[in-house]
Amino acid sequence: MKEGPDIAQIGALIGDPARANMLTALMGGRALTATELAQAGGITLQTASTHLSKLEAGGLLAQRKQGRHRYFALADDGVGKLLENIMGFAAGRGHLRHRPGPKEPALRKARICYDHLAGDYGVRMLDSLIAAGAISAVGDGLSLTERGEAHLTSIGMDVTGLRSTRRPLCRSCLDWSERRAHLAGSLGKALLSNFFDKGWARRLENSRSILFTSEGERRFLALFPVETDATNKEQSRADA
Amino acid sequence: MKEGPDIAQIGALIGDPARANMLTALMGGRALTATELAQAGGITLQTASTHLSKLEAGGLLAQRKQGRHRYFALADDGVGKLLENIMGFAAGRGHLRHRPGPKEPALRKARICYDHLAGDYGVRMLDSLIAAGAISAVGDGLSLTERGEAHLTSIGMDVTGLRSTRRPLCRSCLDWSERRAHLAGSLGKALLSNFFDKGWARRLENSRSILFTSEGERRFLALFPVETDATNKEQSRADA
DNA sequence: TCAATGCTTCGGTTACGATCGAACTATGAA
DNA sequence: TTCATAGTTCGATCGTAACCGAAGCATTGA
Repeated sequence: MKEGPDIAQIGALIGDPARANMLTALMGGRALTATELAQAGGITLQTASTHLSKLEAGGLLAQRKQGRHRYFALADDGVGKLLENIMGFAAGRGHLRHRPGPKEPALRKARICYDHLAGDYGVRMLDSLIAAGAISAVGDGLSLTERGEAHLTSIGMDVTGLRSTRRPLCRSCLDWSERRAHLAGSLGKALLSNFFDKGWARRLENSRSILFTSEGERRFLALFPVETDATNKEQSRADA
Repeated sequence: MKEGPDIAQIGALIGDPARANMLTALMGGRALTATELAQAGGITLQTASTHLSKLEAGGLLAQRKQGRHRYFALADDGVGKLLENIMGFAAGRGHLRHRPGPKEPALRKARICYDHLAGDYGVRMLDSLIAAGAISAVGDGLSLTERGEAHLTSIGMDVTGLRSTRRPLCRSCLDWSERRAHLAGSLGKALLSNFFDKGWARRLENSRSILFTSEGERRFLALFPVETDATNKEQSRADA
């Protein structure tokens, strides 16, 4: 006993409902103030403050002072990855929130996962990219092919610029609602920003939902077609 | 708020020190009785019993009755994967156990991670397999090459038999002590059993440490050589 | 300087859950 | 049968941590 890293500590940090709600809210990717997080957690500002300092001390959160505001965000990519991991696991065991609520369907369709597209549309996009030979999948690993690089550059994305970042270009991220992988990494992030820039979609206030315009939706579906019957082999193997 | 899966529930399950210790003990891969787990958790049998039923209700554990014993084990591969994820994360933030203890170095050198080899030797093995072209790495994904299949078959492993299982053949697993990937999946499991079968190594009692015999160590190092200077490119990229 | 806003710290209350002793059930052995 | 071992359930205790009201800082703006 007493071997290895202390998983209890970070488990306890995530294990409190109020903190879990705050972390989930921060999965939206944008930094939030203590007041906003208190609301997200369903608690008063005082209580939220102590929670936030614990989360920060635990290395899950980073804060940035700006004027009299204090913005909190997930400390780094690794935290988002961890949370999404746990979400996928929890969803797989049926540990869903008690009341599905009216926003559930929208969340399942398209939502932001830290900084990239998730949900039905996120999974569809990756499927389509793989089917088109733009991304090759080996087990859980993804990589952009030459054809894919050419294709994305042609729709106005700066792929070479993305390559220069330290962050991996492509990463697969398990989608908790679809139980399949979607595209994360700097490419996943860039694609989503691209959709926002083009006005195809926008974020819903105070939610992780992403709302496509009818025109944006049409374009998106055209850009990432899928054959409805055949699912990608590597993809379905990764689910097992 | 109230969106998505309930991460607090499983966070809380892992967040209790006694439960975390029991789960860590079960990362050794073998099923343990309630009494053994109570000892691992540093609590009485009664307390352990309530913890175990909570863990089982939460879907983390599976139990199997055998005579008057009740054996508990991690519910499935996904639980092991989740725990190793959290361990890697915790270790990365410096959330290590307070007292390093005398067994720490042995754990870092070679240990069992659910059912495969981890630690310095685990990472070395994967590095070597990649360098030799036996396994190809794309991002986080791993796959066995034809050359690798031939090579492993030649040292007496039934690779075709492994392929027939539903479980992925190769999977990368983040090593918390080395902060690099090692080999998991059915192949990782089979390789470790192979070492045990050959008498190269054995498990230390009541610990996750793996002890190599001097002969076994010599053979292992010869079978999986590494050029000390160059590290694999994909490998180091995956760390970022 | 004063007021307003955003957040933290302090103090006291409360509730939950971890804990264990004791009693109870189940399986196996004598 | 009876005894021993393995484990669960019950009841009571106790500690910790979540919680909020109130007071205290800090920053901004007037």
